[in-house]
Amino acid sequence: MATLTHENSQLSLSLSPISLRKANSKKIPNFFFLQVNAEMMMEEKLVISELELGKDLANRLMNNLKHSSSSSSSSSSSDSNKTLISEILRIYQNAIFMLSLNEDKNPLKRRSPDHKDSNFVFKKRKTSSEQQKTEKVKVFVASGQDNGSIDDGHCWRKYGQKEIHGSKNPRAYYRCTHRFTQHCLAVKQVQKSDTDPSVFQVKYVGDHTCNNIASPKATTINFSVSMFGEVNRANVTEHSEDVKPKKPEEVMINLEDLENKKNIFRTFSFPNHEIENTDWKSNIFTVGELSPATSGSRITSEIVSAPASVENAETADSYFSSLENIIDPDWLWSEL
DNA sequence: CCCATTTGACCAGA
DNA sequence: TCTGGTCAAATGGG
Repeated sequence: MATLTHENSQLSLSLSPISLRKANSKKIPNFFFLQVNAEMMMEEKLVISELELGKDLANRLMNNLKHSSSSSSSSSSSDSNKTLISEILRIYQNAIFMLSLNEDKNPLKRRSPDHKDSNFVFKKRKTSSEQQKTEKVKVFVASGQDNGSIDDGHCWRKYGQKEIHGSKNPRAYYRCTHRFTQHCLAVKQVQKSDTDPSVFQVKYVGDHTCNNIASPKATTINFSVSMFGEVNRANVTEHSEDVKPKKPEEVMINLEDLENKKNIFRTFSFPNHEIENTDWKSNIFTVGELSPATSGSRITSEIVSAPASVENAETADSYFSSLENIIDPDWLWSEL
């Protein structure tokens, strides 16, 4: 278990393996994904603390700039400034996102249906049978690719894609590969955010009943960074015997120890590929406590390595740029 | 040739 | 009638 500390916030990160279905697939994106805990509520205090942190960082940046103007600027101070700028930008991004979620949740503040940001939220009519199913919503921060073929340790088969009214991006429908062989009824829907092309929203409906058990081989290749205390089934590394060779391209981030850290709703980012090698990241991540299956250097290399084939240029800049937040499926899926 | 993806058609709920 | 979810034939890649 790795622990990261940032300012007055602390997140525990557990690292466990996950798989990629296709090692040679050019469609698999490099991405973080942040598991969304459906029960987590957005609170204004979080936004305020987020903004206060941003203010503090801005002050530090100002001090840095004062020093650099009075003395010869070194590359390290330049990197430090870049880091601060990136952190500030990320904080604003998080704050805006939090506010947008709160706005969606508050019926009194509900947007008009044609509000652009409302596209970010899946809208769906719920049927009685669906309401009985398990629904889990995740937000992914993906990079490089735009097809949303996000891997979560399960084998999925795409069975449909639909243009969604009011959304720029289509929604893809996946079902478990073992649907017919093992009668596994798990289904997921993936939709790219309209507002942030690096973000994929993924909805899981139904639990896997297939015999998807993690293979030891997989544990040496992939990992996840857990930031959630509530272990989501889809988040647990599970591999069937037919899991295909994997590529270490994915880092999964969940909140660990949710109850204890409910008030610590911090996301983090690797703001820019050019400055990913700076010290701030190593300050945030204590990678020395990774699970035996993975190594800290492995994690670092995964984080640092940019996708070799970035097909979607618009997502390249946002590579690891943010980790999105918590969504309550009850409001997320409700009609706006 | 096999299998996953694509995509238009169809169906059901609101 | 509109919209979202699923089906299934067509297509393409390995």
